[in-house]
Amino acid sequence: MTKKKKSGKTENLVPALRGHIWIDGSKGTFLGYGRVVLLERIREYGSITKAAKALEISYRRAWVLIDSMNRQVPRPYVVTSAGGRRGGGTSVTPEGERAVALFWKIHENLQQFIKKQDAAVRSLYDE
Amino acid sequence: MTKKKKSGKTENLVPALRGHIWIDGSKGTFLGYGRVVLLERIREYGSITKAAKALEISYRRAWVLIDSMNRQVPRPYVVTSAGGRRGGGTSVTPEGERAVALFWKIHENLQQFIKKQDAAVRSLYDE
DNA sequence: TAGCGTAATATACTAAAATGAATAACGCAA
DNA sequence: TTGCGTTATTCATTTTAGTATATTACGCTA
Repeated sequence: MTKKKKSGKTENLVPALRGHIWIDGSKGTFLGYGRVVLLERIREYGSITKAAKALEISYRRAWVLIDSMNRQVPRPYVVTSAGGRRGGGTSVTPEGERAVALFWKIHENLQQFIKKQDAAVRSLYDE
Repeated sequence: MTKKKKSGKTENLVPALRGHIWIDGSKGTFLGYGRVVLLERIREYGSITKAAKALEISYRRAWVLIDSMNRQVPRPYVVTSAGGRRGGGTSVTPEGERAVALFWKIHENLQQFIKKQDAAVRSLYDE
């Protein structure tokens, strides 16, 4: 994802410090990078089926991710409907959008954090 | 307002922000929480076999973790010997110790980071 | 030389996670 | 009423990570 060429900004040096963040609920993780990207695809396509295809994961996988998320959150992050004019669909709720926005914000902060700490890591490996 | 609880120290509130860090090399991850704990057990016991038992992982798993680490690092983090008075053994090199110390330092910083960011997460879920 | 406790390695098995395919329910429209 | 595209759900299969077990090499000691 952070794969840059020769521009000089985000070099892909190795070794490199990496990091992840996610949010745990009482029944396990309910929000992380994968789910957030999935939410954005659902927003884009209005459909779990199409979002799953775009991300090259199975419908079932997408559904499980969404279900485990929706069931741990006070108010659902996506709402679904089956049947109707276009067969049904799925949309992201305002609560979901807030969560997505917050996740990206923290994610961004984490990248800053890692960038800082990475200096110490790199100093381990060059003289 | 933030939720108030009855005990005082490390509350296990949910939802809770979590995070991990690790170091990637050209052939994948070579240092993370698991390997660092393993290094510490090797230091403690002087043996991969015993360290693996203490961590309740298979010898093979421990060996693979160590090997993938050692082979991506300029100078090995552990050195092994087979045969001899006590059958052989494994010890952590100064380079390994430095890496362990640095990892824990960054890990600690990450905990501080998460603690700060977690406030924003929590505010998503209480009124 | 035989015995020991270890590292190193190969192979077969196990368990968990994800996939793929099939099916039913849904609700609108023609 | 039939067709359509979606969600929801089940089940068999595949993939993958890890375990369990066995074997060999090693080097010291008795």
